[in-house]
Amino acid sequence: MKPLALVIDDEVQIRRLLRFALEAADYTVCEADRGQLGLAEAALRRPDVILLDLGLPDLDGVEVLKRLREWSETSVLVLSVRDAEDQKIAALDAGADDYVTKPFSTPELLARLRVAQRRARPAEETTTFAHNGLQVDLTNRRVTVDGKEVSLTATEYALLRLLVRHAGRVITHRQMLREVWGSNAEEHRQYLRVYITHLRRKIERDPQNPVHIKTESGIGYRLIS
Amino acid sequence: MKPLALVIDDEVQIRRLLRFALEAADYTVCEADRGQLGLAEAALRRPDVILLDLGLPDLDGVEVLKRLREWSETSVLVLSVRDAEDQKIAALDAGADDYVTKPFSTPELLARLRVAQRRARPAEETTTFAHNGLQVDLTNRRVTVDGKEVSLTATEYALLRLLVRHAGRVITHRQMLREVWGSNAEEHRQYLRVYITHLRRKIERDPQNPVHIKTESGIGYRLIS
DNA sequence: GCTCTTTTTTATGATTTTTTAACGCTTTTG
DNA sequence: CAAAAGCGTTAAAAAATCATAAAAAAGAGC
Repeated sequence: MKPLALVIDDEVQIRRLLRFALEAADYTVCEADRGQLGLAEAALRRPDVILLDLGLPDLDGVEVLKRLREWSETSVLVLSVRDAEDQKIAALDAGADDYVTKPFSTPELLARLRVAQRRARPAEETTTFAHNGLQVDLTNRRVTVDGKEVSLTATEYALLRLLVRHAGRVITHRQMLREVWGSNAEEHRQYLRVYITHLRRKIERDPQNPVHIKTESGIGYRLIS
Repeated sequence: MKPLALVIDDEVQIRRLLRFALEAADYTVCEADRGQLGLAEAALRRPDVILLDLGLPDLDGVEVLKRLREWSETSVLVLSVRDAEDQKIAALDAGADDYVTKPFSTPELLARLRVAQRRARPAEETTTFAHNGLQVDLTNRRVTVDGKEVSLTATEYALLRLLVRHAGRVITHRQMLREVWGSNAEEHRQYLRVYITHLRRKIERDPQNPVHIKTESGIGYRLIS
C-alpha cells in the first residue's frame, strides 16, 4: 500500500509542486489549504506523514501542530519561508519532526520524509490468541499447545489464523476456501476435511473429541474462545 | 538521570563547543576523535544520542553510520560543513535522524536533539547472540562456533545478522531477500537456499541436521534461541 | 593484466507439502 | 428402513519446495 501524505499549505503552487514530487515518489497525496481543514483531514484520512506550512490564513502552523499532537503522533515536516531561529525552535518543540526552509531541495525533502517514516514505523504489538492450552502468536507465527511448540505447514497455519481471527464465530466453508485456497477453490470442501483433520491432530489433546475446533455441520467450523 | 551524548568529531574546538553547549543543556558528554573509536564508545557507553561529524580521519562518517546501524538504533545527528545535497541524502538514507550544516545555531541544534530524543524508542538492542556454542557479536562482526572464529562473506554475515536480530522468530523469504539483496530480488528464493547451505556448513556441527537455522518450509527460516 | 574470492546461475536428487482418491461412520431425509 | 449426503480419517500420487554441488560470472586484490 502506498503511504499517504497530507499537504497543508495555502499556496496552490506549493501544493502542486509537492503533489507532483510526492506522487513521483510513490505517495498518495491529499491536500488542505487551511489549518482547520488540515486538522479535519488528518483526523479523517489518517495520513502516514504530514507536510505543514507555517504561514496559514486561519490558524498559525504551530497552533495546528499543537492541536494535532493532542491526539496524533503522525510524523510532521514543517515547511516554512521563515528561517528565524526561534520560529524553528518553537515548531520543533511543538512536536514537529523536522523543519525545512523554503525554497527546499526536493530530493532532500524526500530523504527527510523517508527518515520520518522510518522512525514512525513500530507499534510492534504481539497479537495473541490463548485458550485452554492453545496459544497462537500471530505476530511471530508461533503456535504452542500446553507450552510445547507445534510446527504447522503454510496451509495449516493459514487456516488456523483465519479461525483465530474469527475466534468464537462460525466460519463458512466458502469463506475458508476463498481465504486460504483462493476464490476458485470454493467447491473443494474435501480440502477442509483433510486440513481440519491435520490441524486437530496437531493441536487437540484428543483429536477424536476436539475442544478447540468445532464442526458446524453443513455450515463450517468454529474456534472456541 | 542525565541523558548521555556521544560526540564523534576530530576537531577539538568543535568538541569543546559541543561539550559546553550540551552540558549546559544538562547532558552528560563523551567524546571520540575518530570513527573506529566512536563505534567502540557507542557500543560501550550506550549513549542516548550521537552527534557525528562526517569528515573523520579514519572512516568516512557515512561508513560509521552504516556500521552503527548494523546493531544500534540510537538517534544520530550528523554535523557537517559539507552542504552538498547528495551528501545529505546519503547520510539520511544511511540512518541519520537529522543533518545539520556547520556552522550551526546552538539553540536549534538543541531543539533538534530534543526531537531526536522524543522520537527515540527505548529499544533493547541485541548486540550479541549466544546459543548452544554459536556466538555472534554484532558490534565487532565476529562469529564463533565452540570458541573457534568463523569467517563469513559479506552476504553470509548480512543474512546471519538478520536472523540474529529476529532470533526465535520466523523470517519470511521475502523479508530476507529484501533486507539482504534489496527489494528487487524478492523472487530469487534460490539465493536463500544456497546461502543457508553455506551458513549451515560454517556454523552447524552437523549441517545435515541443523540445530541453529531451522527451515520453515514454504515460509522462511528461523534461528533457534 | 592475472589470481583468488565471492556471488549468481544452473542442474539434480531429496524432502515436504498439497492434492486426489478411497472407505467407513454418522446424520439427515424421503 | 434405506438411500443420500456430510464428515473424518488414511494412504497414495502429484506438485512444490528444499539442499547441495558445481559451473559461470562478477568483483577484489595484487
